[in-house]
Amino acid sequence: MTGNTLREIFRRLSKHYGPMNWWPGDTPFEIAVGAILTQNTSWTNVEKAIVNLRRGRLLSPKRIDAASDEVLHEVLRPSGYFRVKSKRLRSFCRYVIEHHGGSMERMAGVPFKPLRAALLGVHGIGPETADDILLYACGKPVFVIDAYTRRFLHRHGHVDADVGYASLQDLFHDRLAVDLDLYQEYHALIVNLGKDFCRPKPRCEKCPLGPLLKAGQPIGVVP
DNA sequence: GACCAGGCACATC
DNA sequence: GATGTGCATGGT
Repeated sequence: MTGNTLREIFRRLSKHYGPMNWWPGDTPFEIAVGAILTQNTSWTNVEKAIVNLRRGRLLSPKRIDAASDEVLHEVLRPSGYFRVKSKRLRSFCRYVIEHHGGSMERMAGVPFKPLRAALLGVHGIGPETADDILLYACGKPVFVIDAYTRRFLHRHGHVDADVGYASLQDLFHDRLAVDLDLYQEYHALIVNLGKDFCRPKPRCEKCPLGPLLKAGQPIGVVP
């Protein structure tokens, strides 16, 4: 797959959806919380937990770390996996407190490579969650790979269904300019594409990539 | 009433 | 290194 193909996909999705101005969240910390809570979970459920956190005035690393397990479980219950996510959220908050004085802004000042490595060392933060935080909360230009990215590229014959995270990410990094705004917009567009058209049961008829990209056919090189 | 959702850690082979 | 499993709620 060429860079031209990737840029043409971006143009088509941009034309269809318009500017995304993602991620849904008011502050860098709220964005990071959302990234952890949305693991294998629909965003509608995540929103309810974030509303609970806001109502409980818990939207800061120190507040969450100070909260009891009981409180966190109840607040996070609507987002599912509430025991797992309480632990993961607390681990992230402790990391921000211990290494960055509780400040997301200070954390964002750390250079990309060591920061990504550090985030991957936090319990509950894997490649996708780390990159979500880096891209949308810290303003680092890194391309986020998710289930939708893998699925839509596989459907169009560009990659294997089980392509690894790093190799798929390299594919984008190698073919696109390093551009924070482009990476933020592109991933947001892919999520919308996924939600609307690229579910396990595909709805390719009205897909914005449809005229060129029919199911099972690779996109052509654009003139 | 299945099936699914913007993963990850951990056990086992 | 590859593969399998638990985690939990709410929407379709």
